[in-house]
Amino acid sequence: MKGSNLGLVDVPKNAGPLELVAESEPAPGGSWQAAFIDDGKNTIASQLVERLREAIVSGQLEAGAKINLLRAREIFSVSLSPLREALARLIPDGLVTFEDNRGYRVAPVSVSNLREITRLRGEFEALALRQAIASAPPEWEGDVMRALHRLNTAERNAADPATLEHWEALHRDFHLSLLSGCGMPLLLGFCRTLLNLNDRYRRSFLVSTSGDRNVGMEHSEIAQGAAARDAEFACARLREHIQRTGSNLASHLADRIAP
Amino acid sequence: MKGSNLGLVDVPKNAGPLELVAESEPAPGGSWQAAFIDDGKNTIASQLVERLREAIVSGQLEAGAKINLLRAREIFSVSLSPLREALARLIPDGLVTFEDNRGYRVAPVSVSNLREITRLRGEFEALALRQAIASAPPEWEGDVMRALHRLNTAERNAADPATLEHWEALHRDFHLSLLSGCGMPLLLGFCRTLLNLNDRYRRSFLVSTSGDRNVGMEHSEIAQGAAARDAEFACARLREHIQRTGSNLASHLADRIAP
DNA sequence: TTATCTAAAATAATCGATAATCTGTCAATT
DNA sequence: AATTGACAGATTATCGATTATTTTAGATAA
Repeated sequence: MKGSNLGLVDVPKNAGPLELVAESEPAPGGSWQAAFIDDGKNTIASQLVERLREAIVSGQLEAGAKINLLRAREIFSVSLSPLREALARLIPDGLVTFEDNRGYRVAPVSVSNLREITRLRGEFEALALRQAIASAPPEWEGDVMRALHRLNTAERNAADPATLEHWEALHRDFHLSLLSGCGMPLLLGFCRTLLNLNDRYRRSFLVSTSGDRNVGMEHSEIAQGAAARDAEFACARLREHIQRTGSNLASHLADRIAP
Repeated sequence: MKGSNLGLVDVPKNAGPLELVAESEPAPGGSWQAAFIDDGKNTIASQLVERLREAIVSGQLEAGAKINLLRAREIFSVSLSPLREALARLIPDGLVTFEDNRGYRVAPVSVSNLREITRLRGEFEALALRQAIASAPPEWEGDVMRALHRLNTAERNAADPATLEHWEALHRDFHLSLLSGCGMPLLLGFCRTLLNLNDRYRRSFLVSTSGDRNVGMEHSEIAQGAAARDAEFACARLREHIQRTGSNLASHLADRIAP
């Protein structure tokens, strides 16, 4: 993670270019939501939310680091007001912490935090999936299968960050499509938050691998169970999937944190 | 709910005094958290968060109403920057919504929203309580019993808003003390959010009653089950309690919304 | 050496003013 | 009559500058 920060963070040797994420590059071959070209997000504050979120989830901003407002102001070429507003909006997502008169920091990571995320994902996503299977409209099944297909046919090459980001987006879409039929906006929001937090761990601590072989099959089983409206099967597979990938991630993290 | 807004809201006949919640009155006989005297919250933005939260949860700010920034700026005697920041921080709590270039509004209320809150509270709080019973330290039991006693000995007089607010605070403390032993910060945060949202419905739509007789006994049963480390009993009673009060509230709300 | 105080520097928080965007009104046109 | 377009007023979003707080560094005393 060293040397990967954006330069706005308080590390003694603040070396490296202050360049930030691809500014005007439309991500070739990507249905990926563009960085900040008009996407309904017109204001600087809203664009900043997305840029900061990506910077944190991708690991560019080191966990636990203090965010120096003046430097961030320079780097992003914005004023303090939208910057502070954007940071405030990231608190609910669990990506930023705040303390009066002491400013904002990137939320820290820990094994126990990851464990809780895994545990809650299992509970919440199973709850949402069960509800979706019970009450989602017919077209939901097709949405799930489409998301699955897109995910399965996407390339994931550890050497090419663009494919990793693309895969992450599709993976997130898949999981959310599974839950989106539940008709419970609050629950969906909680799941989205947890998914965000989980992705952050994966992207920060699992960059070296190209993904294990199991996930593809697991996704397929979950999706087919959902499409067949088999709640027991689908939820059981989903819980296993979350539990297994979470444990895998936790062991990687433990190695990193205590080397 | 008419005539109870703070005057910063876009209702045609903006009558009534613009006075806001007791500004320098320490709430006699109250261990209630003071409005915004130093409580660790030193900054204007943080004080505003609390003031706005109270104004929304208490129903002073009408659900769904647009928040006019300039008027709010006048009323609270602050500048736009901390005001916007405070509003942004309330989005995660589900009390405020936001749309680019269209500003902030008080989050709307609906029967379906209340139903979801009730459902999720049942799931989440039972999960947290089960975990607390399994892993909380011994002093947790005492904390719960103390919170119960405080709640049971508090007066709740429909004619006196101060007693209502005090009771609400103790009620919230009781439920949170039950869950606080779970050792899962994220889950606790979700529960706190849901409790906030639920309180808003109760305070807005149940002001006329002095509380039903059942709740006292229900609270006692839950607390005693928790202190005895009987997970099955305590969780079952907690779910029933949440379900019953939620349904009760939903019927009141339905009457109000569709008169 | 350690601790405590103070001044200076760094940083966070806030403000007042300006720019950008939206909303409602009314006339002109079809 | 309904639709469109342009203007004016209202509101939101942003900026640069100022104020308040915290942190750092240095000096002094125990």
